[in-house]
Amino acid sequence: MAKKSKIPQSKSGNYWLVKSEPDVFSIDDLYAAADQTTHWDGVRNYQARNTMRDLMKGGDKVLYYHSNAQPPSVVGIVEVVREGYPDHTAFDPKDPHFDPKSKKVTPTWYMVDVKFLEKFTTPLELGLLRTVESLAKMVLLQKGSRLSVQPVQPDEFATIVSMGRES
DNA sequence: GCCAACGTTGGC
DNA sequence: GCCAACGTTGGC
Repeated sequence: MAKKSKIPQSKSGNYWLVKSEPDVFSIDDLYAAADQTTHWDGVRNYQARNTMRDLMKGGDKVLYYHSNAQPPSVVGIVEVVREGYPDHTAFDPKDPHFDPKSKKVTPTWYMVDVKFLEKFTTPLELGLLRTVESLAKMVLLQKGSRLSVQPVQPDEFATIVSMGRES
């Protein structure tokens, strides 16, 4: 059983996690997308916005989490391929994420582009992650944590990738 | 389907 | 600036 030996590294040293409902856009949808890339649009939370606009850098590695799934799980890794730029879906009155207070000259909402990197051999269920002592401080596992774009510590990232590659 | 936790809005 | 009301997230 060949294991990939290297944990993907962010050039910036920063790691992240993004949530998506698989019924809306799963990691398989990303795998099947043109260039295996998508823009991470529709985020309407200021903290997540700030992360995408100011902090996520090209080459940053990002865990992909399926929320509102059965069971909710971390399912793979994606990579930032385009840094923060205005979320155009906020400008479109016909779009469900339309926000009239976001103007093209002074956009309120930003997004990044992410590209598929790897799908784990085993989805890492939330319940399992809660049993791992070294992950206890993960933002994802904090009570009431709803942030859809969130930081991950380098050691947490490495632990999760190693777990996800086990068969 | 329920509901706790959270973020935002808006009256005062 | 306070805070009640509301809408949303997301696990269970």
